[in-house]
Amino acid sequence: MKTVLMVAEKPSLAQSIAKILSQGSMSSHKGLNGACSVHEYTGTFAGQPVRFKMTSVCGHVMTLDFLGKYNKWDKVDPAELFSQAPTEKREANPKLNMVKFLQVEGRGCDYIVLWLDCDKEGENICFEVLDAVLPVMNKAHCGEKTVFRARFSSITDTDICNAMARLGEPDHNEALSVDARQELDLRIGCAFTRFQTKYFQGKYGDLDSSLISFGPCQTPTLGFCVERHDKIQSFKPEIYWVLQAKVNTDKDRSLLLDWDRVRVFDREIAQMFLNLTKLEKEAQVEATSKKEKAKQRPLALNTVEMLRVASSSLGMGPQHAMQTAERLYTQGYISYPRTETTHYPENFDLKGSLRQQANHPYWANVVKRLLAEGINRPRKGHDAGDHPPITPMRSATEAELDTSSPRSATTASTCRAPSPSGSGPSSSPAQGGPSSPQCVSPGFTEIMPWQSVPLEESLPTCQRGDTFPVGEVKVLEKQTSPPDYLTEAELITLMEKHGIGTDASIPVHINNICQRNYVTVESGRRLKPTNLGIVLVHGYYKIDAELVLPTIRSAVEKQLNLIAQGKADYRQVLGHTLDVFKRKFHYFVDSIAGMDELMEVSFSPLAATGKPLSRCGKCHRFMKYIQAKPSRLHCSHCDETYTLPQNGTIKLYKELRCPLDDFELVLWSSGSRGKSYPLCPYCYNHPPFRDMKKGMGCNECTHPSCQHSLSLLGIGQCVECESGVLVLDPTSGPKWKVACNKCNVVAHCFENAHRVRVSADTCNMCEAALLDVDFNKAKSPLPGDETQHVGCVFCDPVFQELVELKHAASCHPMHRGGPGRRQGRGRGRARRPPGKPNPRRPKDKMSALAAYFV
DNA sequence: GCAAGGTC
Repeated sequence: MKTVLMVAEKPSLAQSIAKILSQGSMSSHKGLNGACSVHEYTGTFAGQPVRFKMTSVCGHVMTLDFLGKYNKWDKVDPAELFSQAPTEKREANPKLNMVKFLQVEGRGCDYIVLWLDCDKEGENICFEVLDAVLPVMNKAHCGEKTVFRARFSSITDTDICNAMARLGEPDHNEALSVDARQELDLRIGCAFTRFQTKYFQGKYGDLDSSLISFGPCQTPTLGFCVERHDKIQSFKPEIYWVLQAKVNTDKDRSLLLDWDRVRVFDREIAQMFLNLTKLEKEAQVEATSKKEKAKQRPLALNTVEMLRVASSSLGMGPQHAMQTAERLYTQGYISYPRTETTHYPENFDLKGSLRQQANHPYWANVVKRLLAEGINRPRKGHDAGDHPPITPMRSATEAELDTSSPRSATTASTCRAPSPSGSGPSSSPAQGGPSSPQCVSPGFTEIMPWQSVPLEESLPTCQRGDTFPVGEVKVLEKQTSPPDYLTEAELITLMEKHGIGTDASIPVHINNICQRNYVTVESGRRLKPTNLGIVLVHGYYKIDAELVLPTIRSAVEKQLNLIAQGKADYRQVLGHTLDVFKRKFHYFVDSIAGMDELMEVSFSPLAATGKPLSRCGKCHRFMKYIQAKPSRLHCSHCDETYTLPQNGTIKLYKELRCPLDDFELVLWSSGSRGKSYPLCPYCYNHPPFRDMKKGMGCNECTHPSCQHSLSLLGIGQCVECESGVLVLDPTSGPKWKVACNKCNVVAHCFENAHRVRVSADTCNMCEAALLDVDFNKAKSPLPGDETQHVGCVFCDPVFQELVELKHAASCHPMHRGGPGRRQGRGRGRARRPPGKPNPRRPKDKMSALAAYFV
């Protein structure tokens, strides 16, 4: 029997499509990467009985990147990234082993049906899948067609079955347009980012961002925030005047009347109107009218709207909202949270979804009534052909959900319930006329009370000709007020409107401009640009406004669409657009002084920032420690900058010096519970030995005789990771630590020992270096009256009590127990298949060192 | 250390 391989874009879709096509009779198993499943069933294809294998990828299989040295910032001029730098397609997520997985599943298959999402990205993934799978599939006989594309517009039985009955071919042009997009984004983004970062970080010490990035999506996103900031800054309040009259409607009740001119900006005119009305004793009703206010029930929820509501109503950032939604999805509370669709398919089981909520403590009554009285069809929304709108799948109470996200879940259910869209008459909540300011029908606001129409002050019954005595008439002087900073919800709307990012990437772009310290999130989730953000955007405006305008994306996309439609040649469009941006880049580089002038106003030069910390080995003057990101040392005399490890604290290390270059050592520490090691600022940036790399501290230094080096403080191979060595932290006493110089393993040992040294001798059993430990007489935990002991941290029975190797201990031979006992009990350790020996048997110190530098 | 786009 022949086999048909079918591939969807994500595991959830593979499952639902297989379920539909197999009519529920499929057998499923997990694939080798643990993320994707394979669903198998039999059926007919092209008139013959076949076995179907339905599986999926996880989004893109491949990603684009530069080759070799073009990834090294200091080896290549960013300008070269526009044309010379070669690119390659690499596996997007090596951990998923997607190519291998596809090949295992595709080997020996006769046909392939591509069920990737029906958009340009999906079309591109089709070819990524084909590249992986075609070489291992059976060869077609005499020109028989073996590659098919299923095109579907929704995940419903009819649509999926129709797609299967009318298979087409993948569209190469659409895929090419994505290839072009990837290459443009990569080359342009990286060139500008590297140039800006290097230029400004080399000049200023307080930018406080480790990356001055640029991108066709993130930069316009920042642009929106700064545009609002500029409006606020340039706002000039205007004084205006309002005529206000009060009439007495009853003995002790009065009514404020609104002025039909609303306001005037001329004081004398206001005064004139005041004079005209001031003498009137009575006000007469000229006409009455009655208006009903209605609020339309919401559309079914898609991702972007969910993000907006999460930000504006729940105060959750888009990234956090997506994470929460994904968790609710995997826990079965809501349907797939990534969708552009706001329209329920005709055959969607609205009542079934509603029934799930029939016992919910908050809205059970409303739901039961709807079920009994019948529901309205939801409003007609947009069907993007991806997934149904985000819908609650089962009832959830706050208590049931993770305590960290009770509100999100509650509202997820509330907002997304089909009940609101199905309930109430078409003009749901209504406001009565003057005499009856009541809500005629709450409609959907019954379960979304925060959406309800606010009730206005009650008005007295009146009709034309009625008169009321005038209480008071006056002119109020007021001022126009500036707009506020952009809310996240407003920003999402702007991005969507200008086609910046997609539902999935909008949260990423917003997150980016926060993390790069271009904007901060203020109360009410308003985005306030930082000085850095403002200067960048103003600089782009000055040099080349197109770099920050929202049209930068749409203009390129227009070109790309020509490729997709087959109206333009891929190479030509790519070449032309790259050329345009290459020119822009060169102009930007030539004009960078324009942006720099703005930088100078807000930031301080390297030489004027930071505080003196350690001495330069060249001029023996103090270098300044710049704490702002990226933290580094700067010698203003030599005009040199030395980068330091990030995310930790830096201190002077007892004024000790590196024997190689005379630089004073500094001590990096990740915190009291973490690890610390000394490093030489010069060696850290310019590795002294061939077997060392940039970014290595003394705990990785192979200097044969320096007292701080790995050679002297190393004990033996790390018990957790492949390549690391456990090194004594000489500064850690009296709570001594031994830490791996590669991974995060830290062993706490010999508490209160007043001295711990690494001995030149090694252990007879495991060949690790022995430790020589000295205790004070009063505090010694050693047997008898001993205060000193030399032994192996792994094997010595006396030390066993004094060393807390934690999870590290479980895989050392001394602590592992007999054969057959389960291994790797520690946190995070995968169980090894039986019979396969532990590959990480600790080696003796010298061979550990040798292995380390291979 | 870069982009943006998929998705886990």
